Amino acid sequence: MSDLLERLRARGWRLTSQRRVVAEVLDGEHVHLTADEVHARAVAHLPEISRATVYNTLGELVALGEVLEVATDGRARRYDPNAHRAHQHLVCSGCGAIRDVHPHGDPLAALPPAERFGFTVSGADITYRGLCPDCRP
Amino acid sequence: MSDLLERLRARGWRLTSQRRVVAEVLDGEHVHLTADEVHARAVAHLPEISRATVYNTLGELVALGEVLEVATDGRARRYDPNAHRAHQHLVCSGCGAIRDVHPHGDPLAALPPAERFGFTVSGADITYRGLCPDCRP
DNA sequence: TCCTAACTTGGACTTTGTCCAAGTCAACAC
DNA sequence: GTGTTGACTTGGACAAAGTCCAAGTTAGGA
Repeated sequence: MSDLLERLRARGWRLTSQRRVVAEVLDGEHVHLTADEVHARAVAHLPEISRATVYNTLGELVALGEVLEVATDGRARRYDPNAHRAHQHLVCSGCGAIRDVHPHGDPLAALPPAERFGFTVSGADITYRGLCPDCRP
Repeated sequence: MSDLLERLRARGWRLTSQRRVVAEVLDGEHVHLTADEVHARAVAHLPEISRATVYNTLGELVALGEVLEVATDGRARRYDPNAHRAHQHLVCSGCGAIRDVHPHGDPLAALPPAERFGFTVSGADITYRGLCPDCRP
């Protein structure tokens, strides 16, 4: 993730300790954290970091395309640091666990022009749903 | 949508005026409303209906499979009355407009067993993203 | 070392959704 | 038709997630 810090610096970012810590948290565990979870982990390294800064920084990382926002459940947004390899998500309906998955083929190919209603379609987010081994009855 | 009221009655629902109004709102315009939008429209027909009842009723309709919950943006959940024909959604990144679309093929087929991590995968929600004709530059 | 625009802070505020005790009423039995 | 009762509704308090802002701090160039 030092790459990330490099890229951010190259884009004219001021590298504050707060931004560094947020980047480290996202890099550290490759999971899908909510903003509050990022904040809780960031506080462990930098106790005075504020919620507002975490929200700001996450928003900026998303705008730069360095982090993806995932909305799988209509509750808190989750942040996915794996922005540089195309992937989709598999979510357990029982416990909410999320895995990155890589379906084959191009999902856009399944949407015929007649079903595009004049939109310029640029991407597709797929959420596969099911039960993980631990939640299966 | 009188079918819907029939089905609900058959399931032992008490048909209150509040539930009737919520059902009518969902039936009336085939769009994807938030709970507050449903409430606003319901109030026009039944001024004293409460937010809590709208939330309760929407939740019940979802649990019964009569209405789908759509989470396209990590903000308010939207409610889709078109639950009886499988479909996906196309969302405008500019204005947030949502259309129902019908891609061909089975999205689950694109997810090989090796990418399922032991999950019992039961479905896939696809959100196609792009710009609608009005928002295209 | 200084300066300044960019960044951070904490707290107030908004939006979205949940919960609950008290009151109301649809549907059944008669 | 009337009475009864448990299911339903209400309003308001509460919680969770996110935004906004004025005031204070600081990274990095001059």
